[in-house]
This record gives sequence, C-alpha cells and structure tokens, in this order.
Amino acid sequence: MAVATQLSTLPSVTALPELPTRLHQHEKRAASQNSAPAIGLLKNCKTLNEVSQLHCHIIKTGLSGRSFAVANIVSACTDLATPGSLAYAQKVFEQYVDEEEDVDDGSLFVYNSLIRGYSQVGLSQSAVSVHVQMVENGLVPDKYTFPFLLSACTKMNGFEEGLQVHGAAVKTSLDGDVYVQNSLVHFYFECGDVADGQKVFDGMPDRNVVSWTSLICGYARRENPRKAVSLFFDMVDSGIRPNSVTMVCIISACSKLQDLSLGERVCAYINNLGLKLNTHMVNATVDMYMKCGAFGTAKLIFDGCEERSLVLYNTVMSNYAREGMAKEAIDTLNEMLSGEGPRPDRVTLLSAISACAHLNELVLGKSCHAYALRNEMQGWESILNATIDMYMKCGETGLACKVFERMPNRTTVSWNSLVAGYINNSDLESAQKIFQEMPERDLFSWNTMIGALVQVSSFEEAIELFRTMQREGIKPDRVTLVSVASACGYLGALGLAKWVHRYMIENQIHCDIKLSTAMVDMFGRCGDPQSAMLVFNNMKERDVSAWTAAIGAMAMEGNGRRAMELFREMIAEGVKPDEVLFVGLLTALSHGGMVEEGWSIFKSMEETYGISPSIVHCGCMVDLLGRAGMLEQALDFIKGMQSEPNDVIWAALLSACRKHNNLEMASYAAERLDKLNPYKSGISVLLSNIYASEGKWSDVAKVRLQMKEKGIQKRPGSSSVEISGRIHEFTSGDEFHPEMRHITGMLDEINCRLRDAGHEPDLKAVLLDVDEENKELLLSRHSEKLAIAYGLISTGHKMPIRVVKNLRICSDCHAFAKLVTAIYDREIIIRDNSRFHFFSQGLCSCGDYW
DNA sequence: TTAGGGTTAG
Repeated sequence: MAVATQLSTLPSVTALPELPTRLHQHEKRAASQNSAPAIGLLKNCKTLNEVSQLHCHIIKTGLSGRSFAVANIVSACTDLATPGSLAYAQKVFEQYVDEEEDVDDGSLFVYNSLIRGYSQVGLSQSAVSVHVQMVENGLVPDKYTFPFLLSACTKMNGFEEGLQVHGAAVKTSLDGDVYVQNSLVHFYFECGDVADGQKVFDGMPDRNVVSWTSLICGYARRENPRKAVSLFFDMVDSGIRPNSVTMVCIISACSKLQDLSLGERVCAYINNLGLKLNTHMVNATVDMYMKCGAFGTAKLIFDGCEERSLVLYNTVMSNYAREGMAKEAIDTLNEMLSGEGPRPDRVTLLSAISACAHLNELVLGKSCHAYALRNEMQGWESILNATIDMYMKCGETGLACKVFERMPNRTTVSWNSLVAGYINNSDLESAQKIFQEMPERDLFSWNTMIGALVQVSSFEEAIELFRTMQREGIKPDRVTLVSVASACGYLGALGLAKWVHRYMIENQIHCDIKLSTAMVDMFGRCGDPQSAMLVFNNMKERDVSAWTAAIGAMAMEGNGRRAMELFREMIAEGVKPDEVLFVGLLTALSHGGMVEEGWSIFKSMEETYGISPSIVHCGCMVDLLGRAGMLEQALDFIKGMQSEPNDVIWAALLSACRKHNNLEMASYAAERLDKLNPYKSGISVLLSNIYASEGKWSDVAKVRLQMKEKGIQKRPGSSSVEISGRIHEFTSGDEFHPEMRHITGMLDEINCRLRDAGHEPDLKAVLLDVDEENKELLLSRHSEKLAIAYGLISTGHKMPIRVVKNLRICSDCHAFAKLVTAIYDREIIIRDNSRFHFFSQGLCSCGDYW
C-alpha cells in the first residue's frame, strides 16, 4: 500500500510549507548526516500539522523509510503529547515495523524513541508493550532502552514489570551501566522497595550526582526525610557537588520535617554554592517556608518573584487551602486572574475549590465549578471529587449528589467524598448505605466509616466493621488504629486493646505522636496504667495531648500523686499546659482526694499559666471538694464563681450530697438543677436515688411521677465483660443471656459463700419501694454482679475479670466485688463512669473513696 | 538516556 494512502487516515495535511533556505547550525548537521534538513526541523514543531507537513516532505525525498527519520518523527509527535500526535507516532512506528526487513542499530533507535515518548507522557503500559514487541522481533535492548523502560515502570507503579526489566538488564550485562543503575535506584524507591533500592546503590562502583540524588530523593519521599538529609552530608563528604535537582530534594525534605532552621541553612548553602535559582528551586523554597509555617517569608519571596510560574501559584494556593487560610488562597487566585499571570490549570482550580470548601463559600465554589466545566476540566475526576466535597461542606448534599451522578468516571475517591460528606452532614444512615453500595472500598473508605462510628459512640459497631475490614483483606494503617484504639478505650476491652497494640508493633505500622497518644489513652481507659505508661515512656516526642492522656490514665486509676508528678515533669520539659490538660489533672486530684493540691493547681491556672478557668474546671473543683465531704466549701465555691453555675456544677454538688447523705443541700441543688435543665434524666434519677437511699419513698414517687410526666426515662444500668475478644453486656435483672442458667447458679453460690463470710446485703442500694426479700433478689441481680459471675465461670482460674459499668458502681456491688476477690482468689477490675476500681484480696484500690 | 516543584476523600 502506498504511504500516501496509509497516511490519509491521519490528520489531514494542508499546504506543504516552504522549507527555509538558510539553515541553522544544528539543522546543517542533520542535513549533512541525513541529506534531509526536514528531519532536523522536526524538533521545532509546535503542532501536529507541522510534523505532518515535514513528514510529507521527507516522503518526497525518499527518506521516509530511514530509521533516523522515523525516530525523529516519533519523538516530535510524542513531544507534542496530544492524543492525535500520539496516534500518529504509533502509526508511523507500525508502518516502519511492517516494512522493515533488516534489523540493525537504527531500528533500536526507533523502538527506543517510542518507548521514551510513551514513558514521558505517562503511557507506561504502551512503553512496556513496545519493549515486548521489540524482544519478539529479535532486537536486544541497549543501555538507552532500560532507563526509559524503568522510568515507565516507575510511573505506572509496575513493580513486577520493573523486576522483569531488571532481570533483562542483568541478562544483557547492562546492569553495570550507571544510567541503568540510577534508574533502578529510582524505580525501587518509588515502588516502596527501599531495601532493594539501597542494595543497588550500595553495589554501584561509580556513583555520580544523579545516583546520590535518586537515593536522597527516594528517602525524602518514603517518609524518611531525616535520612535524606544525613545522606546529603555523606554525599558532600564524598566530594560530589550537589546540583539544583539535589537541592530541590533537600529543600522538600526540610518541608516534610517542618524544620525551618534546617531549611534556612540549606538556603544559605545554596547561596554559597553559587547555584542559580531556577523555577523548581524557587518553588521548593516557597513550599518549604509555607510548610514550616513561615507564611510571611514565603509571601515576601513570592511577591519579589518577577516571573511566577503556574506551579508557584499552585504551591502557594494549595498551602493556603490546606492550612485553612482559604481567604488568602482565593486572593491569590484573583491576583493570578487579574494580572498577566499564567492561566489557571486543573491544579489551581482544585486548590480554589478546596479553599471554597473550607470557607463554605458556595457562590465562589459554584463559579469555580463553572470555570472548570467551561475549560473542559470535567474530564478530570479530581476536580469533580473536590467539587463534591465542596458542595458537601457547604451543606448542599443535593448538589453534591448531582455532580456525583453525572460523573462519567467515578473513582473510589468520588464515593469516599460522598460518604464523608454525608457523615459531616450528620446523615450516618445515607453514608452507611453508600458505603455498602460502593463497588470498591479502599483503606480510606474503611477509615472514614470506622471513624464515623467512633464519633457517634457506636464503639461495638466500629470494632465489628474493623473486623469485617480485616476479613476482606484490607490492611489497617495508623489512622484506622487511632479510631480502633479509641473504641477499645471506651469499651474498656483490654484484650482487644492488647491485640491492637501488638498488631501495631508486629505489622510495623508507623506510630506517630497521635497513634501513641491514642494507645496511652486506650490503655488508661482499659485499666492498664502500666501499659499506658510503657507506651508513654517510649514516646520520642510528647505534646500536651500526650501528657494529657498519661495524666488521664492516672486519673482513671485514682492516682492523683503520680498525676501531679507527671504534671511537674511536663512543665520541666517545657511543654505548655492547655485547658484540656487541667481538666484531666483536676479530675485526677479529685479521684485521689488531694484537696490542697487541687486548690493550688486551680489557682495557678490563671496566675502562672494565663489560662482562665472555664466552667468545666469549676465543675472539677466542686467535685473535688464534694467528694472529700467539704460540702459547705463546695457551695461557697459555687457562690463565688464568676460565671453563672450550670447544670454540671449543681449535678456535681448533688452527687456529693448523695455520697455524704446531706438531704437538705441535695434538695437545694436539685431545685437549682430543675430550673436549669428539667429534662436531663441523670439529675432526676440522682435525686430520686438520694430520697430512696434514705427510705423517703413518697419523695421518690414524686420525682418519678415528674419524670414520667416529662417523658424522662431512666438509663438502665449495664455492665459488660470481655471474654475472648467478645463483649458480653448485661443489664440489671437480665434474663436473655444464653448461659443465664449457669450465671444465676453461680450467683446463688457466691451469695451463699458471702453470707457465710458474714456479708449483709446493703439494702439501701435498692432504689425501689419493695419488700425486703424482693430487694435482696433485685440487688443480687445488679448488672455488675451478673458480669462478675459470668466472668468467673468463663475465664480460667486466676484470670482477672474486667467489667465496664455505664453508671457509678453501687455500694453493695462494691462490697460484693471486694469479698469475691478474697473468697475466689481472683482479681476484679471494674471501670464505672468515672474511674477504675482494682479489687484484690478483699480490698479496692480506691480505698473506698469514690 | 537516569534524578527535582503544585493535586481531591479519613
């Protein structure tokens, strides 16, 4: 078939341009080598039409079959990187392969050009296919083939393909070539195989600046920027002068480390080297300053920049958007649009839309969306994903759904954005429905859903979903574990907690400060302060949240003394306390009965640390004084408060009145409470309990009647016990557990042995007006007793029994637990709604102070 | 021929 006929299917060729008569130097070289100046002109082409015109000319001169010509046409096309030009390149290539009879060095050049072209535009799979075709046609790849190919494998994250390329390089003995080795280092690092990347580097006899830069950049990107910096010094020590690429990698390592002083030293070093700043370096520098929080310096450099690249604008905007400085991001966009700046591209729009999401800027968000549509960016899913997120953050679930429904190519991110959007709009049901419908769920999807369940306190469901995730073979990361740790903590499931901790270590899940803090908090809430402190002591870096978790663990244990010590250590380490920390500390001091220290801490808040106590801190103080029986002082404290006492304050006083049997003050507190928050169930229950424990049944009836009228329901007491990783929950008088017959049998046996040991049931703890015999029966069926009995029959001898109670433990159950530990020689740990009780050998860790 | 800057969802 004639060449002209074949080419007719390609983009049409208009008038043939006249060739310039005067030739440039490089054109002369091309002409002398190939007798065709047209070939030399190919690399100047700006459109496919120009390429195709030159191609026609080359055909006329009879050189179109020459490999040198074909390779240059292919390169010119792939450099243009449009779908049409790539199709053209492929056709020219196919035609060449069909007609080529003798295989020589020239053919290799053609194959290499297409592999290079495909790799450059990111069509990695096509690059790999050309290599396959090359080998099938009996050609042996050369040292130029492998770097192109490896770059393609890297881009497509094709680890298996890359390994085969490495194998092929070994077979052809080209794995000793420094270019091939450099490409291998880059490939292994980018695919996450740090060990093999390092191995290739270690085996290199000669390393150049690219080898070092590949290694340094590999570590900087694989979350080890610290190592990247130290390698940089090794490189300088070995006498290799860094170039601008190396410096860009080092600057971005500083950004990752958020180490401003190091970043500034690097900038000074660049100055000393006399390296000229290019756009890459300027951009990396501005990015570094912004990531380190030095927005002023970044802005100064940005403003002083005469030619701002598109990427620079995008860097500035995305940093502003990510840091919640959405207004600045939008201002930058406006500056870009109003001046002579570059035209916004998809990345610009992405940042703009994300900034609108932060600002809840619906109107501007809509116009960004419209701009993206007008400029044909809708083919790019990320823009639409960000748009879904933006509409969701603006509360426009309907608009978000519309965008989603109209999307031609939905990705997992699109689904995830929708799920997260519904969660943020408090529509868990829709989120769960979409989560179920998703064609594919990734780690992000699971993390979103598990996190949402934890947020709404559906801890058991969260754990259940975590188990499903694992059954489906999805490996959790540190974000998953933060949520799961939080759920474990609230459930008090120590067995599961220990598993989570082990899992983290065995799977080498990177434990950052957030995850460590979650672990400390988890162990603290699960009644394992030793493990909590073990994790805490191993933390390399501790912020105020970490210290708060540790102090919280001490509060749960009732160890006010240790909490105070931790606080002093924290101050000595130079960490500034915040409001939340003082809540934890005051709670710990309250549980430990340390009134004097509590007062002094409370006073120091304002005087020493400049934090004015909030109503929550005041609540802690009322609790501290009340628990210690200093009811009058507590009342005086309330009266002296600057802000109006709220329901929490009066509830704390009421609770103390119950503990210390002060009916008069209880009524006063209850009256105040009733005025403030008559519909809160806990308060009425507390009051009726106070009357009940004093046997004032007519008053109890009055409160109960009021509760009924107001539609308030008493929260039933419930206790749970963890048996081999499963949570068993019991409510008072429960009859539904499958093993209830055994449990009641066990309870009867315990009660017999307790009576023999002289234990009298504390009938005051029964808050209903029933006869003595029934009272005893009711008391014996309290949820914590059911849980303890079940723990005794279903766990091995000497195994501690761990119970989590949703309300405060009653006096009879407290006494019951103490005796059980003595008679059955078992440890019992009960977490009620405020702290832990460790029972052992007939005693409780709280010293009966709770 | 190899290495470098900006990209949405938890």
